[in-house]
Amino acid sequence: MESAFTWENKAVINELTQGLEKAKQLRIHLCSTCPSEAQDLLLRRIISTFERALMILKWGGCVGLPVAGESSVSVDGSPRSDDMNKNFGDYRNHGDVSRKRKSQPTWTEQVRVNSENALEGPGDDGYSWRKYGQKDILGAKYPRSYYRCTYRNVRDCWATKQVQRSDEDPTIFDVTYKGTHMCNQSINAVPPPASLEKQELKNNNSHNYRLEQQNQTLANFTANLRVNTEDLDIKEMPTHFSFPSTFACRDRENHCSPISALADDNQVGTYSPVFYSPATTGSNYSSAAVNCQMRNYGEAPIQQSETDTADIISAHASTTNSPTGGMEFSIDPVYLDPNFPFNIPGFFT
DNA sequence: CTAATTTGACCGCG
DNA sequence: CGCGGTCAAATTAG
Repeated sequence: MESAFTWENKAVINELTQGLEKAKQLRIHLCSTCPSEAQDLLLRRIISTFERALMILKWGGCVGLPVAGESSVSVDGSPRSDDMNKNFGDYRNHGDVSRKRKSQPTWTEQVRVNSENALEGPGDDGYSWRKYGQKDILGAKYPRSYYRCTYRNVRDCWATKQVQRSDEDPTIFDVTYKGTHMCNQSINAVPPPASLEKQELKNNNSHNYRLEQQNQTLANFTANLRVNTEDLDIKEMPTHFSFPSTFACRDRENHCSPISALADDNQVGTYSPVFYSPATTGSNYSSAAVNCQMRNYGEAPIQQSETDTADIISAHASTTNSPTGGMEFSIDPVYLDPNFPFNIPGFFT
């Protein structure tokens, strides 16, 4: 049951990984020459798209097997995630994922902020978050902040994230994402310039955050992404997440978390081995087809309290003509189905 | 006015 | 019982 899928999977992953690599290279080049934020943004989105596509495939492969604690997801490259298991094998084992939405995928991103003061938090990850708590953590220098999706009530989106500044290196933030974004946070390709940077920084300060952002662009999002699927309780997923038949895979303000965009593939290992023949490139792109356009308005009586509903609803699937350019992949619904974690940061980018 | 953040209380798990 | 995570009332921001 694994062979056929795995084969395809790998092939596609291969292609995607190459695309990802190229995009990353391009980004680096562009950034060094003409630091246009818009361009960089676009590239980041492209990169994210690749990364998420890879995620999808990998999750798809893993998720199919109800083996908790065994699945793992690498965000980039390497088709074999064996060596990756260690990386995100278990980041926070204590299954505190329990409570309400039990067993949801959890992964951590380490975001480096490159400011002298490093006072502000990590940049926007493409979603709107609302802070709902802050706690001093035993042994940690800095308090941990808790965020939940702004649209929790409106869209029944239970994604949450925790942000914790690293003890030693205050420029590093551990951002732990939990849960699945069901909200389709979206918006057009053209990002409202200021709305991007939000809550996270409140804590500390920064108004020069935007400036920072530009700098961050490169240095920022890097690191290490670990996905912990161990508590992924597949049997339950279908129950909790009644995936409404459709989702909209559009753009949310503009960036989505470049999961490890420019990451120097350190531990994640990843897309390194992907520099093969340029030849294999272009041609195959069209072969795969991910149709990431589905919608999600089915359920959830949308009330009008938490925030704009209109926004969400009216936004058009800008990704339909995806950043991926001509690439279109089609993912068999089977793989996406019930267990797929759509919450990868910026997933709905 | 509404929406977001702050912050202490509460609660479940280990 | 302590800790981490969440709730919710009070406060602040827009």
